[in-house]
Amino acid sequence: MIPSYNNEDKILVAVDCIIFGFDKEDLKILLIKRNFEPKKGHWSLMGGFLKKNENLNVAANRILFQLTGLDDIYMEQLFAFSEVNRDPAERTISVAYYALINIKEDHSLDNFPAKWFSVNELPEIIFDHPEMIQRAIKRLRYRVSKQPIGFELLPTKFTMRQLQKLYESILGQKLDKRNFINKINSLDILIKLKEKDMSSSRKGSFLYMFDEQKYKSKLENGFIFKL
Amino acid sequence: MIPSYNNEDKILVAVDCIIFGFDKEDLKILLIKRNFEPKKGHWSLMGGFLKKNENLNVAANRILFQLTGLDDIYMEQLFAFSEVNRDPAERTISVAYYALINIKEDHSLDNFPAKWFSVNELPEIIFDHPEMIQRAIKRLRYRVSKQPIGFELLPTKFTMRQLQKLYESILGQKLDKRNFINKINSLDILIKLKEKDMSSSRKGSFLYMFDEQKYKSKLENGFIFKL
DNA sequence: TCAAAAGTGTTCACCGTACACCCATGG
DNA sequence: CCATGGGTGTACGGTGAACACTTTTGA
Repeated sequence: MIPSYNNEDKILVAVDCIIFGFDKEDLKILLIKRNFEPKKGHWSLMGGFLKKNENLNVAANRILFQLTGLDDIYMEQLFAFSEVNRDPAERTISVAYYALINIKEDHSLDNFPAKWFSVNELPEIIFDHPEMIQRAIKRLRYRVSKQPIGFELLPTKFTMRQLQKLYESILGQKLDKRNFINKINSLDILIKLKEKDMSSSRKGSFLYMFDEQKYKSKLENGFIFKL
Repeated sequence: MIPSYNNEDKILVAVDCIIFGFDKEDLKILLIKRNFEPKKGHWSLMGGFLKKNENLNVAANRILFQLTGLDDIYMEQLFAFSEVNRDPAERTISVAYYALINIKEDHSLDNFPAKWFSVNELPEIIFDHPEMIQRAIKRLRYRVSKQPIGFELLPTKFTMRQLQKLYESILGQKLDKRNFINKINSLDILIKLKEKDMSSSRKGSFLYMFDEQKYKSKLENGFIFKL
């Protein structure tokens, strides 16, 4: 006979996703208008419930896919939120995940009731979702200094200036142009292309790509990413 | 009518605690012999189930208290583990916490089926608990470099050498005596006592205390702990 | 008097930071 | 020809790491 834990409480386990994007100047978050009670019609993170036959990572990816059509996205588990009355409808704990997506290459979100908000101009958001967002930003700030995940938020080809703007918007502070470029170049994990992006200036600025191959082989040789 | 989420799966939510202690030379973890099926009689982290009317922090403290009689302990949520078959008896997700306790001031554990193991000499442990432990050590290493939580693992009065041994055992590497003491002193958050500890040498070594008052007031003035 | 741990400063290399001017181009 | 953003290098101070000898005292 397989033993079981008979007298213990079973609880709803939700997964909520903080989806980050970057658009020219601003770090953004994708929110949806909730289409069910409670709080129907209010802005919310993308969420859903964990099913018996899937783990949290799978659930997070499923929910992200259902609500945006996006797949194969960088995600990381953030934290479990468990205040007893966090959801007024029913006792629910929620494990928050955050994801990084590239807004431009995004299959348009027209079919979804979702909208991008700058992290500096967020609307009112339900439940403890604001706390989740704060924690996600904090984690993201830490993470970008230890891993080259910023590139997840940019198109495949990007300019140094875009990369700098991205880091500035994540870290919430201005960075020195020369120091930033020196640091990035010293990492030696970018490929400088011959192409220029002409959309932002008359001179044009060179495009770069993240060299994942090189990065991985450097990692194997004891390289430590640090920004 | 209060809405609810009728068709969603409800799941058992466990809390498992990685309890760290420090004893002279070694970082240790408290394990118990499980007294129920499955895996009865095997070594396990201290765990229990989340109840409907408590949040995860409360549950973690309750479980720690039930199994050790200890209260008012430093704890931090670590991660949610959710592989579908992680517990063979029944679908369960587990939110891991880690705690720091001072072994010496410990009300003896004689009444509990618990035992301290050096992190370098762990026995076979059930389920995904080894993974939890690895993650806890990693988090602890990070945390001690950003917050003065090492003192949680030491008696109120301790010697510089003890403190250094503690950091060495957490970080898993030897540290230079002079550099370590210089760094600690430059933080200026310890009180040097007139007393000496005579138990470890003929000369005796001065005892110190963590000055929590001073640390907090420094924090308010923008001080950043960094070790 | 000797063994064993405690205590104490300085030097050097490297990294992070501050900082200003010329370039290329489209209008 | 000029306005706009792109691109480039150096100097300085501070921090982290290496390193060896003297002191104390119980046995």
